[in-house]
Amino acid sequence: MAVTLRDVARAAGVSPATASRALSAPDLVAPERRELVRRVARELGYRPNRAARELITGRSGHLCLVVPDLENPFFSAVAKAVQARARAAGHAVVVADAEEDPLLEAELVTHLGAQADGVLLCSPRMSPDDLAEVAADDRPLLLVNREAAGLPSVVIDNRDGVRQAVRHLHALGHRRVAYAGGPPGSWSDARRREGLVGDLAAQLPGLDVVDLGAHAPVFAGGVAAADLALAAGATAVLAHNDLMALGLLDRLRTRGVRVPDDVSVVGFDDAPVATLVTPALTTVAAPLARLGRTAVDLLLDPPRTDAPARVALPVELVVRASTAPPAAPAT
Amino acid sequence: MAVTLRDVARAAGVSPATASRALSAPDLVAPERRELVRRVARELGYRPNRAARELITGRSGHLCLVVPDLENPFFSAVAKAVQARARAAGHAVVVADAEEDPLLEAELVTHLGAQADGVLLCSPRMSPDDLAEVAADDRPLLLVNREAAGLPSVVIDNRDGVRQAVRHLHALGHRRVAYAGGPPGSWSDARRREGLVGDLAAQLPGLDVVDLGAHAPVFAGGVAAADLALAAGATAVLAHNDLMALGLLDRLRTRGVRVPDDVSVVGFDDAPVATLVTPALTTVAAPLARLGRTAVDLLLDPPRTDAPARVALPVELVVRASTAPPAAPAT
DNA sequence: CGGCGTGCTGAAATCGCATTCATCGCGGAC
DNA sequence: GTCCGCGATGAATGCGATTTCAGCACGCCG
Repeated sequence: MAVTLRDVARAAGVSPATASRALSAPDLVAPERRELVRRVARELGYRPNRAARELITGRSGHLCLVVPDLENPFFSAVAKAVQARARAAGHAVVVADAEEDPLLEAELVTHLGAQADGVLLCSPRMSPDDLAEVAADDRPLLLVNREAAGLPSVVIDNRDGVRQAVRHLHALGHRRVAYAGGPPGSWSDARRREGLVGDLAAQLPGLDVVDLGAHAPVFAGGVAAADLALAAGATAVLAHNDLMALGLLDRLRTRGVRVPDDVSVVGFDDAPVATLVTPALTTVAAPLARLGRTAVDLLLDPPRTDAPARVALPVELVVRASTAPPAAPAT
Repeated sequence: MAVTLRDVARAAGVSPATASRALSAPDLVAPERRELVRRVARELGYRPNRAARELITGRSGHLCLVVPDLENPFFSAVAKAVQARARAAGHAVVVADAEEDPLLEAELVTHLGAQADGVLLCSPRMSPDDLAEVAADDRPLLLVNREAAGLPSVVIDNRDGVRQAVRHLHALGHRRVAYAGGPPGSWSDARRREGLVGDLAAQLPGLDVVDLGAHAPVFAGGVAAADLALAAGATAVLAHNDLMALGLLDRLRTRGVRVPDDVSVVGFDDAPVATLVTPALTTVAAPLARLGRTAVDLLLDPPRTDAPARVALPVELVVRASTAPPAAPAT
């Protein structure tokens, strides 16, 4: 069987209590004894039993990460970073795929989260009410890529992202820019739309933003949006995410429209795939790894303020080959 | 605090022993009492403490999945399926990213795997010796996408995959086909190379297979291989995986070579990205989801044979737009 | 010299649950 | 009528660690 703390204690000629202290509260035990115990433990290959420790301390050493779709490059990037940071902090990560289902999402949080030290809830699809419900558990909960009243969160600066993209297009000479939106109800899509209105139009003379409506945030959604963009006479299209931008690229090519010569396309997220296509995608790069790391840090030791922490990470436009001045520049 | 089994027992007016049995060994307790306990448990929102249960049963309800890179679409697809199947079987999944590092891989297996009910080791980078070492733990271990002596495994039929691809190219009229290999030491790459030699050449008259050597299994590796393929005068290139195929596509386009008109390209894996590019990639589709599901099933209840189980899953060529007859057909 | 704080140590309790063992009541067999 | 067996139940034990609590020796102060 596995070697237990009692074995170590016996081999070292001390009581289990002392052995325990030597390993997890070193300054409570006399130096030479402490070193003896540690050496014996190492030699015996002692490995503390997580379950036993959890039972008494109440901490499992597990974090729970819930994402809508593990296969989506956005979430796998976040998951990778979360996993790495958690490991550095001595935590394992239990990851759960909610399959884009709000109900399953809620169940996963309550079931899996119940016996974890904290829950990272990524882009939750569930309603604010359900969110409040699952957050009622005493387990620490942190929202990633979404904000909600009373809950700590880490997001990216969506508004600034679209602004950077639109400024870039305007600077290139585009005057009629289309936005291919994400799914209805998406929190991040709502934020991005906010960036399109307001003072932006005032700052950019002659700019005309046309809304292409809501689409599934996948390749097919981009395909559908492409036709709308052409019909609207836009010379540039900003997509809700990179997958949609890829769909735009594909459909435009099929219809004989050259990118970027005839129409410019901008994505969002800077998923790895953005560099794998031709033309390489100009896109708003979200700091996905940093998002994951920050989330873990914030969950593991939250700031000691009374209001829940809200962090927004900066984004940065990455200009590649899918944007260029329009064929017939305005002015 | 959380509601414990004692609370349920007290509320139901029975002993903790009976309460325990009513929930986890229902036929040992009288029907009306059993239903009473279960109802009370439900009303109180009782949720068994995993740590306490693990401490006594030795089973944690956790599976451990170790992959080289979570961001690689191959592994995120497997991870998604593993997670889904494990949940259906009442298990949570602890996922660990080994960052392509054999040492870290070994450490993760021993550390994380020690307190899991089993370990799924995906495409392990570590040496056969280290593999045997970590497998020496009594925890069930199952290899995914690699075989090793004495260990159970689930793989895809790599040899048949390249054979299907080559037959396809030969049928189109290609006679000079290049193989852009994966990293040296890759188990799956070795299997794929096996498919290229042997009786295949005998069956396909006039076929000439040229080996482009080893490459990093990423976009850049494909770029490098593209120039080699052109220099070798191949009219078709089979890539070790889809990422490399995308690199080939990109480089060929850059050099003014049209795909599939001038050169055909075939990928491997059928990663989601294969359909997102232009031309859509002809590729050998590996049943990634099935791979993950089978792995979980085999780990959770292994066949009662003495030899460790070895399963090979069939693959299927998916013909898309990146392959066509060569410009100047042989014969 | 007595008393008290201090620094270490060990015995024992505890966490929540599963499980063994003993008990009890009851019906059927002899 | 007695005894055996069986089904149902509760008391008690233990899983492996942490953590109180008490005890012990020692040194210092009064």
